[in-house]
Amino acid sequence: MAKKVTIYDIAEKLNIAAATVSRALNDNPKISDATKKLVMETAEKMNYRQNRLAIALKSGKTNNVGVIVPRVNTNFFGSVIRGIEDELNASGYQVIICQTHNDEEKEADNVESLLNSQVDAIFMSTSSRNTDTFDKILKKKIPLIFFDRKKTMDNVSSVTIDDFAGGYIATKHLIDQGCKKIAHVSTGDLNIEIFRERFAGYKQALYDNNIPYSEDYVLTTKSNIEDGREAVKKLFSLKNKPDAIFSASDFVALGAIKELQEMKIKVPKDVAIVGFSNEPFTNFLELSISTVDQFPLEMGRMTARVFLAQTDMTDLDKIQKKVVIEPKLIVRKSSDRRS
Amino acid sequence: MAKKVTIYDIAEKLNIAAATVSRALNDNPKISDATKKLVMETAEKMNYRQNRLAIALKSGKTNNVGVIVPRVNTNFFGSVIRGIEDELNASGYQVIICQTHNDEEKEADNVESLLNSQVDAIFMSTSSRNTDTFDKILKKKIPLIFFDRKKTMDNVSSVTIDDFAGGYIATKHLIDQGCKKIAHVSTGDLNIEIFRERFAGYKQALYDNNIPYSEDYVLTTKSNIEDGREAVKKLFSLKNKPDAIFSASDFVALGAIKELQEMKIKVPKDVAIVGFSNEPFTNFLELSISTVDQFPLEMGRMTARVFLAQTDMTDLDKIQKKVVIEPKLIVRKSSDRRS
DNA sequence: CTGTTAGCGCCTTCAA
DNA sequence: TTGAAGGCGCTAACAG
Repeated sequence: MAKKVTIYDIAEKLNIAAATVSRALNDNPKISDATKKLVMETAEKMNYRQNRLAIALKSGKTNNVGVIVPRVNTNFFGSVIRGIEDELNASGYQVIICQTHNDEEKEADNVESLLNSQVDAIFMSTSSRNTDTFDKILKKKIPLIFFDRKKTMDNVSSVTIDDFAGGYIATKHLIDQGCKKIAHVSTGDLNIEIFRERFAGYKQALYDNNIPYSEDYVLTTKSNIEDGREAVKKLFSLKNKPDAIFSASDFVALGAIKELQEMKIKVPKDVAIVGFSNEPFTNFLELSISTVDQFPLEMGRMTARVFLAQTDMTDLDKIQKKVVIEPKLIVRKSSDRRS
Repeated sequence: MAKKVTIYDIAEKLNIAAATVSRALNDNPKISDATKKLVMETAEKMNYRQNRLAIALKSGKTNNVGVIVPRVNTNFFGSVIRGIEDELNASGYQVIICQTHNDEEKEADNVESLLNSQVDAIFMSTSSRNTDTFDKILKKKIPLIFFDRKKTMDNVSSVTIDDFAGGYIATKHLIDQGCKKIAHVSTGDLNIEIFRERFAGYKQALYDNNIPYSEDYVLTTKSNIEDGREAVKKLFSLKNKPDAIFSASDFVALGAIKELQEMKIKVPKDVAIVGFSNEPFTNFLELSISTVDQFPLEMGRMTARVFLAQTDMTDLDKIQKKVVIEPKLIVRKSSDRRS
């Protein structure tokens, strides 16, 4: 290990006090320009570098923020993280990444570890059902902000899209295309709020348009292509086959389309499809997929901004903020019957 | 801020010395089981949490590793990061993410910031041409490990794929398909080693198979769909039009295919295409794209392992490791003329 | 304007 | 087996 040069080394060399060096380095107004300049130069010359650890220990503020997501290598979470990093980095914060792999225990471990690291805040898209872990964070008075997969809690800010609206506009669009028998394939757990809300939006759209709701048309799967194929197999073994599918996942939508095509069922003529997330690939396909954009970059930036805003406030002003981004329906070939 | 409970609080409550508490907490063998148990319980009860900052300041080891990439929201880098995180997290490290946006200055800033944070190592896929920044890291005796976009330097380990081989097998495959006039579209800067090597592999394959090399067939673009289209426009305005394209980017390959299709040129019959990276979408398309897999998850894991291995060694053993992962050609429809 | 002192939370000698 | 003291690098309060 290279011997670290500290302010004491500089002080010694210059025959002044360490505190003076510290002040000079921090551009304290009470230091003469002469000493300031001298200190700066010597620091440079000696290859001095401030130790953020010491500052953090002293100040109780690390300028680190922990971000917990299921996985980092998906377009959605990657983009959210990018948004967070872009915004926070500009304010001198660094971002520590943790993955849960959708495992509650792993999530708890991550929280524990981040708290030990004294992060100034934790942003997360949770995979947990119980709230014990969140309580731990709040008990430490560390700001907790949910994005996307939130948990409705007091004193906790969140940044999400309006998933209910997302489900609603997707379903409404299918209805407008003339579909009457609309299936819904949800992903993950209906215990997770966002999926429940998309589902609720779907139901509401049916209700508002006098279309009967049928449990047979609702499936729950994982978010991948193979499960999309399976879902279609199940749905099309029903006596009363659907004429549209609203999927809460673009991957499931893709699998569904592939399976339908193999079954010689025409998309969108016989069955119209809408996915969710606006994954880039949905737009690359010859039969491009209609979907709902969640604005992940924006979501990340917003999450960071909510935190920064909170930080600037006095305790009294620290009210929870529930930021809701309006999702956007993107109509593409898989559901467009006009042409 | 919730008053932090420290080992002193525990010591006070138990009427013992803080040092004893510290030892008990760290399972020091010289502490009686009775006190150990007592301390553990009280710590639990008081909701004590060890402060990693203090430990880091004392020990000079933060257990944080900085990772610098151009962007986090791409499949490739997202997957590398996931690999790194998976592996390091298991060893008690946390990962700090920084993005450069392909900006050298930003990269330098990130390095500076990570060094101030006293990270135990820096992993990066560099966007820089000069090596000043790297020297700073090495001067601090902080392990620096490159992945993917490396810079050949002494005392620096790297984990990459064999980009030369990647270029070679892609080109060789096209030759085997009967192509004689193979264009190469490179992305980014040929100053970046990996692109230069893919290009070199391409040339070598031509040479080994007695196919004349022509500068007209080599273009440099950015890695996106639109530039892929442009590249095709340029290549097909030549008198002597190519019958194959090896692209160093899947996105460029996609753009190329789309443009060719609009020009009524058949892929792969008239023009065979091979991309690079095995982005997920290449496999989703009706006309799936042949490509070269870079095993990003593996790359991330390897990078982490190289670091962990180095850490376990004595100084004398700390030799640089150049890990090279063999890339894999994946033949899909865009270049498969057998069918 | 500058120096002295103390302390952030922990661990690690050195003593007992 | 346990306690006391010092220090990691820095800043802030208190003196001059």
